[in-house]
Amino acid sequence: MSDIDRSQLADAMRRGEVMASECPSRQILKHVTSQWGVLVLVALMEGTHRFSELRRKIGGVSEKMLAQTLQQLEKDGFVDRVSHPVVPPHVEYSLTPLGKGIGQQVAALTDWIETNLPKIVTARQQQD
Amino acid sequence: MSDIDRSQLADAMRRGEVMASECPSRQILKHVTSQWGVLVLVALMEGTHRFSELRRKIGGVSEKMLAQTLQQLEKDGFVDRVSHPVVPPHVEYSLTPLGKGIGQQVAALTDWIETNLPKIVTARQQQD
DNA sequence: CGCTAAGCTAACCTTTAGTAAGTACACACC
DNA sequence: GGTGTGTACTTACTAAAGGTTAGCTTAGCG
Repeated sequence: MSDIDRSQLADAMRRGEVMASECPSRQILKHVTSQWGVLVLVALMEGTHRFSELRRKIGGVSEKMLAQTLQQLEKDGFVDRVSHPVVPPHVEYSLTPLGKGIGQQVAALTDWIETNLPKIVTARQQQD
Repeated sequence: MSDIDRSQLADAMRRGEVMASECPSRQILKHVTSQWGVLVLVALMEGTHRFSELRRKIGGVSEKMLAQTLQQLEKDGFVDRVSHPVVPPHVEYSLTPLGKGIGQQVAALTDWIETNLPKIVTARQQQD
């Protein structure tokens, strides 16, 4: 690894630089802005949910993708998973303090889209 | 105008519901939170850019994906494209008022990630 | 005794993203 | 004057991601 590469990496550790492809923030961004990552975060902002509760709440998500997304967010330290070893299984998901922080941001995004949807739909139709 | 058209329009006039898979807000969310959509929006928050300027600014993006992303954001009414018919080609991209609105939201997200990166990296390592 | 429900995982297939190359034309260099 | 560079794309091919279906285990219900 060259000196230049090393200093770039060091920069990335201080404050992230999303425009740099090698910055770890890119992966985080990819996880939280994934199609289902956003919706999981928004759903969990309302409190603890079970797996099947999330599945019902988030329209259109498959079990595979929900499981995958939750595992990713757990690895990144945004989601806390508590499993009660009973049959049938009982697992609860909630946001960590870090998860609540980023959850606020994505909730603000989805909220903006929801409130401005009429304008967007209008603007889209005028493109035709 | 048919009854169906009228009811669709009425739906669009209300407020979006991202948790519903059939809501148009889902597609918008998918476009703006796409891997490159986020970064294009953030980059354009700093002002008008040419195609190649965006390509250089956004590390790791291919020409194909940049073109595709810009076309999508243009269709959604977030990006304004101005082409000067000269050789070599000169095309300028900027945000519409609507684009600036959503740009603020995604910029807040990326900013949060950038400032909290150290915490996230630490939390991630403690998972091992 | 079958049916449902829970929270996953594995196999498979399809859609999307990434990679490499091609396009047209002007300008600069040697 | 041939070679190389820059501009904004598009097209063909390949690799990766996402989606669909089925399966697992075992308690509780009718």
